Amino acid sequence: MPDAGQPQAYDFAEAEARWQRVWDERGCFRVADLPGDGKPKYYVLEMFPYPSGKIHMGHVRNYTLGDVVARYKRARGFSVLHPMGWDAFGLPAENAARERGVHPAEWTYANIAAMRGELRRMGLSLDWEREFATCDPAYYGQQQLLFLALLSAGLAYRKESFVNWDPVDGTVLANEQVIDGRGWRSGAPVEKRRLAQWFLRITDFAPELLAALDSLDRWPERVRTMQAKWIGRSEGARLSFPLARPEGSIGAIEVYTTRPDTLFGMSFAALAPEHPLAAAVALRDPEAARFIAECRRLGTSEAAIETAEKRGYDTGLRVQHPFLGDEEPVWIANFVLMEYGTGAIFGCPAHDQRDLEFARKYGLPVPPVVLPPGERAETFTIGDAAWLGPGTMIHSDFLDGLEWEAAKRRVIEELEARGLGQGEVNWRLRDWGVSRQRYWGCPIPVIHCAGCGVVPVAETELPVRLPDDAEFDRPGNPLDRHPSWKHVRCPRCGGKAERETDTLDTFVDSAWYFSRFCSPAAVRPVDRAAADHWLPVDQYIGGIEHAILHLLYARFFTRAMQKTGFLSVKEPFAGLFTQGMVTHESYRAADGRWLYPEEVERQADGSVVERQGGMAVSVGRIEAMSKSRRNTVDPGAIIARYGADTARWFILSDNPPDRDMEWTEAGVAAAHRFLHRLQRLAGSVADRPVEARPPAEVPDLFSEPARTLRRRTHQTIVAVTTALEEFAFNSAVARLYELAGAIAEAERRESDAGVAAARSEAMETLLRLAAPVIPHLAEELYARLHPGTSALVALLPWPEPDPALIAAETVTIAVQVGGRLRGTIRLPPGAPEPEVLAAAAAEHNVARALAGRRIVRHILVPDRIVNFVVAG
RNA sequence: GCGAGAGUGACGGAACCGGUAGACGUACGCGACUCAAAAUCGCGCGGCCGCGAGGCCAUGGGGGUUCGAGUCCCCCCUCUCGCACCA
Repeated sequence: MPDAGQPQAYDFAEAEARWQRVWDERGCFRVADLPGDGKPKYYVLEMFPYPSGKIHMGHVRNYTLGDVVARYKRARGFSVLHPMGWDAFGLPAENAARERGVHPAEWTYANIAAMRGELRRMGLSLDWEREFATCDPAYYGQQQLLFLALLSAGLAYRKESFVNWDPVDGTVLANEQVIDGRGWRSGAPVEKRRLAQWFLRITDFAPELLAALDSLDRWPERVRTMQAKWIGRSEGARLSFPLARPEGSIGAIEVYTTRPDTLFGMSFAALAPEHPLAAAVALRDPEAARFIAECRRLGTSEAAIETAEKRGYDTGLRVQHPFLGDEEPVWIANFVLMEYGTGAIFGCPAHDQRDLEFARKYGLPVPPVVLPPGERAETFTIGDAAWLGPGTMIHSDFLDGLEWEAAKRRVIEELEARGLGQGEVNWRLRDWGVSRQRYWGCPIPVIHCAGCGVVPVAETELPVRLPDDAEFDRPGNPLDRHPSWKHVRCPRCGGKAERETDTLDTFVDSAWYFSRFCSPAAVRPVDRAAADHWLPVDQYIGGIEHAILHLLYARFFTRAMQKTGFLSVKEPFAGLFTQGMVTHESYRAADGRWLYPEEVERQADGSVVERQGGMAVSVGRIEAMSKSRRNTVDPGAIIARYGADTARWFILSDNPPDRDMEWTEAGVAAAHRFLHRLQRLAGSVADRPVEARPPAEVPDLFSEPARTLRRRTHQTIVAVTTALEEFAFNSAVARLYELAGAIAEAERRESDAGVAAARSEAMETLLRLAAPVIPHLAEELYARLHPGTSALVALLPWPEPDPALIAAETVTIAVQVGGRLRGTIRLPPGAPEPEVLAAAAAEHNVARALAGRRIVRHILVPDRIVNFVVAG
């Protein structure tokens, strides 16, 4: 144990619990819905956790980051809202019910109780009085009210779309439950099945969701880029290809393309397997039907469809080229998506990589029509790579000689003039399907009546509660087969009717919880005044994996709530920070078993063996902690062994928070050692009381070591403040290590009264700067420095730097000759140019490098660098 | 497959706006303390050459711009995240 030999080491378990109690009793972190304290507001929020039962290191990282921000902003004089709750609906609870016979509610609330305890032991400065879980009827009832508001605003509607269907279990599968095209439990090949489902009209907001990204200047650039690409505005053309012979009632294929300029390079047309024309062909062509059935087995995941081998089926149909009248074959292709554009494309293999691979596979022609700069039309051919860049049009009739961009405009004009098509803006974003055929989610509050159609449940009847007595003994939706729950009277005609048995996607739950936190007890979804006060969230923190879906849905839902009169803001998150994953080495025994880190031991020679039995263990790669690889470290065990402050310090100290971090035993031990060092330092400072505060206005009265320490103290305030503002927490930690080293060094050099005063100032400053990271130890040591005080570091203002103490007495200037470093000189800051040049040229190694050479010119960056450019 | 990022000593990383690459921490080595070990404290620590002064090489690889490139531009490699029903 690292704390062996530390007899009077403080008992962190006792002390951490004690300070947590003090903060709690004094209500340090509670705020009112409408504070009225005149302070500026600051809303810090970390993505709320799914209650799996135990916190993991990702949570520790996420909530430590948020807590540092919350404590720092409080010290800067803000009234800080920092709430916590539970994203409590979802699949795992239902799986637990099926596997272990525990009711999802019982399982979920037990998990919440366990995780709440773990989070409390982390010492987070949360307002726990705002806690709720999305599975509380009080929460999901309000969500049902929001759904009804969207419904009456025309933002919710029903349409048919595809789900993954397990034909053996008779159940709908999530994408993650489809493994290699088969159901995870039954092993049966999945099928796409068409189902009527609820959708939210996110596409109505596509233009503004895209445009407003520019205003989110405190979001990571890459998240904004990803969202912009996801929304995917494209300009192109919609055009119609007449069929040479109509197929039943279908006489033409509608196609959307972003490359109308390549129309003369067409060598085929391709349909999505779900396209109506494909279905029509399948009716008379068993081969086509078989091909379509095979495509259905790919499931609904776009990644699965796009990574699958590109395959097609030639329907034998022909379409006419709109300008040339040539006939081109119509294929059904597994990579054409029904959800994007019109579900049909024209293939131009020379200028689209996917089309090229398809054409090569099936021996279709590849005529180039865009000539890259520097190529000659007579010799240019396409090899393995399609040409996607700019160029001049060739082999393209009336487009010949035009640049590609001009050709796009020209061909659209021509299509419009001849009534064959038109220019069109298209969006990649699709409407948000929110229906889930599952029990553990928010019931959709509508009733289906044979006579009246879809009838909303009256607001006074909300919440529509989940029945407690559902059965989980077989697959499928327990709500749908519940004996009585869905059978109701139609609110409109009083006749027999059925409740909607689908529940809402859990992304809906997390699309507005941050608004609910402003007034968690309100009888409406939000109290308008409280929401107006606190929103938007000033700093939102969570994993990069949510960069697109959750964040985009929350942005949309906030706009939808604004439009339906619940909120004033349109953008929910003014600032966003995305953290990296927590990783660890993985260990595998000779027989292939994965081993937990606590099951292995590192030998003196660096090899790793199993604790039980001493068998050799192979050390695998460092990767994201996961249960299947068993490379997890339990935060609960770490906190019990080292304390919350150690865990918090280490998780911030090692690397920048937006990158992946590796959890190592050595790193935790080092963090723990440093906290012991702080105690020894504080003890030695406390043992030597200071008569008076150091008079800042007369720094000359201090000895040089005292002046140096004071300068470093005040430089540290500036550096740590800047680092915290920039989320460079690892750099803040490095500056605190340095200040601790400087305190120890000052005493070694000189122990006069000035140094004692400077040390006292430095130590207290260090504690207050470190307090957001290690709040318990900061309180403990602050109390030791100020015996009898009732002040809490948690409530103290942030230290103020004194600019007069910061200025350096000398600067080091690098001297280069011909761009290579040859020496350094030390001068007072702001020395005049001739003096700097003279000193630089006189430096012995510089003088040697200059000998026999002519100085052509020099470059001088004040107080930083001199570069003599030489000839010869 | 498509979209978005990342890559710096043995390891995690630092480096404001293009201006001394390697702060701080870990590991390692040496020393002090100790009967001894641990803990603690001090010193050293990118590679190669050199007795030394010092020199050369070096920020995933290759090219370029510049007085000067980890930082800017082009090409390539590897890893990570997302792909709409995991949360």
